[in-house]
Amino acid sequence: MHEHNHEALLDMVRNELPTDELLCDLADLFKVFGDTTRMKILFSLFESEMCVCAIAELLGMAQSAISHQLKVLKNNKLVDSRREGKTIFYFLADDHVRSIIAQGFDHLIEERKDDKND
Amino acid sequence: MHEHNHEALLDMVRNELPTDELLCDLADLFKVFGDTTRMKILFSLFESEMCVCAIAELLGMAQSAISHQLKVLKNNKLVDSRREGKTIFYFLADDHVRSIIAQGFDHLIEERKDDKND
DNA sequence: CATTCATATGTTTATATATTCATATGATAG
DNA sequence: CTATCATATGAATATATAAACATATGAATG
Repeated sequence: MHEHNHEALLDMVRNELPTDELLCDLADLFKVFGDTTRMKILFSLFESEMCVCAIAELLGMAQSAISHQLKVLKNNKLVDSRREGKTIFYFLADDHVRSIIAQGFDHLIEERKDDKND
Repeated sequence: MHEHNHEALLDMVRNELPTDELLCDLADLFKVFGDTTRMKILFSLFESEMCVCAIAELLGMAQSAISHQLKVLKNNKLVDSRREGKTIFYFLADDHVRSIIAQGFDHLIEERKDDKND
């Protein structure tokens, strides 16, 4: 195995790490953004609130698939919904969604800038 | 199936959506943050650059597992590495990592604030 | 240049999850 | 109160992927 010692460093880092639970919750949140379908739904809702069948039609997917994904988004408080007769409209829950995605976007852009310079 | 019409809305939204490729790349980026092990590695590197076996020891995982995850992080330009003799040190590639995670963190906090008010 | 240490990589397996299909719920209109 | 439209949900399946295991690479040291 490995021989060299780094206990001092490990002790220092260990003290600064958040709890496993928090790290897990954070990862779970980002996991929600880590799916193309959900990303498409979020970008769609940037433009306007929409009913389930409109999103399904927009993405060319089954209503059931969209419903399942909307549930994931709602459980994570990224979207919310309101009923109007038989129709249920979904909309973005808050502006964190935009800023989280914007940060990811920035990273993608810079990543590509770097690629050109290689 | 569904009857009500929303072609006008769909046309509008369709025009504003980024390309499938971009949406997919964005989702793929967030997917990298969507794993507890990788999240732990990133938080560890917030504190200090570290060699592979130090991270493995810190997380109580096999060296191979850490190596595989570091590769994912490096492919996505979230970390970078430098060699020093036999040892390879990994470190955060840039500050986007911090700000992306910080945004996710903020959302978690607010999510919990809301829960208390329910 | 052979050995050892640190890391990387290929393969396999187990688990998570996105989608589909079938069906249930829930609201409205007649 | 029955039929219909919009959505939700449960179960099954197919795919993605994290971790483990075995092994390969690559640098340093004697």
